[in-house]
Amino acid sequence: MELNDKQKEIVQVAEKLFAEYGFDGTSVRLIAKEAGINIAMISYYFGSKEKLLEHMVVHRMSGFKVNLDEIIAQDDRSYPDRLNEIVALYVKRIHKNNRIYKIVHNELTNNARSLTFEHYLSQKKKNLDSVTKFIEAGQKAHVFKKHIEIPLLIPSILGTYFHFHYNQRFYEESYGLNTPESKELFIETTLTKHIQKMLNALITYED
Amino acid sequence: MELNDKQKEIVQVAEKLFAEYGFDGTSVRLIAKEAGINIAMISYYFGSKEKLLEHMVVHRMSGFKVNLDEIIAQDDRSYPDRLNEIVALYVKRIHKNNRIYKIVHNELTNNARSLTFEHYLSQKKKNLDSVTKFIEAGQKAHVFKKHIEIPLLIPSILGTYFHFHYNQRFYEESYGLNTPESKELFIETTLTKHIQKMLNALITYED
DNA sequence: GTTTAAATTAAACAAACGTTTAATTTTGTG
DNA sequence: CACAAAATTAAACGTTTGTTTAATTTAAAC
Repeated sequence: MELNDKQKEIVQVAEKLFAEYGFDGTSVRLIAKEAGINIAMISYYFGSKEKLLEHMVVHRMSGFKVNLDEIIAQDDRSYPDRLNEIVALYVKRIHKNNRIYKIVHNELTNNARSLTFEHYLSQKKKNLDSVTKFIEAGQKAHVFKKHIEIPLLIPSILGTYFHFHYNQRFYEESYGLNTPESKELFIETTLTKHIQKMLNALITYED
Repeated sequence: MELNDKQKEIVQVAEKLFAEYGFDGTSVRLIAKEAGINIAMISYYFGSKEKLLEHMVVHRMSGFKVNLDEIIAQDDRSYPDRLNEIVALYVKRIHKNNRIYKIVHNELTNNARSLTFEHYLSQKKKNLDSVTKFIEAGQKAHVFKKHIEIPLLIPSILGTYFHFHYNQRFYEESYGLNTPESKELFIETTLTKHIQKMLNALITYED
């Protein structure tokens, strides 16, 4: 299903509102108003409010292939070096798309609607496979240590970001992140470096 | 405001439903049905659905003081040893209360309602202060390294858990966690150990 | 310029929502 | 038992919800 400009505008507005007010907290009238269209257009184009959500999730997830393999393939670079870039890429990616991620997190744990998350889950599986291969290669090269819980590495990367994100009221005050710019900078530098350091320590450190 | 047994039942049922369906996705009729009471009782006891939420958040947060100081004070134990217990305590605590945490995460980032989170935020501040003192003491004792982003330690602990929790569909399949028991065991052992190892590595490892 | 299809609109729809009402039942007190 | 307060109920309230209708406007094709 290809979208014209007006349809794209609706999806974009809806994503913003679903993230800010929740799916059930967002009325089609508000979506229509913000998108500058008539209420009936949502049903006309997408069938229903719920199908709009489904369409949004499926299509936004299709673009979620993090290009890990490109980084991993650069075997002239050290393993820690490549790991750092993978972390930076992940953080950048989820930060840029944090609204759709929030919606997905909500829908994944929502009993009311049963959307299909095949795209999301299979993409997650592929990314995990890539990471696993990379870590195992690093282990064979005796750069990374054994006994690493590889499937939990990504939760530690993304989880750190999201806990910061969901509790931003707290951390904005703690760190004095008063402007959007200072917050962006913090995520790009301090937060990213913290995660990089943590993962490097974990898979390099022998206990 | 002290609650009688029936009021407690309402709050308990509502917490479960708000976590599963979201606040806006949960009708007062469903709460009443599940709690085995008449719809009117919710307004009668709490004033409104939103005030029920507010009451829930405030009162559940009051019990959120993680007893870090007791652990920290045991200076006959090594720093890494105490750190491990702090991590285990945090994981156990948030796992036990993951429903109210989910609600809080949602409300903290919800534009529609403006609840007060003073209790939650001040408790978080206190916990951060305790952790900070502990880490700094460990640094003075030359057990922990310098240049640790202390306020981001808790996001890494809780975030790892919550990303696992929000994506449990994915990780249940990955790890074959088919029964509730195996999932409980996984969180208590594998997940907790992963976070412990990660934090230990981070604050012990010199890069 | 005419015809056909697509897009857009205002209005109406039934259903569900949170809350309130007024009547009734239960409980506690003297 | 008599009385007052609290608890509980079914019903109704006015809004808001997502969706559909039918009429109208716009765009495209020939």
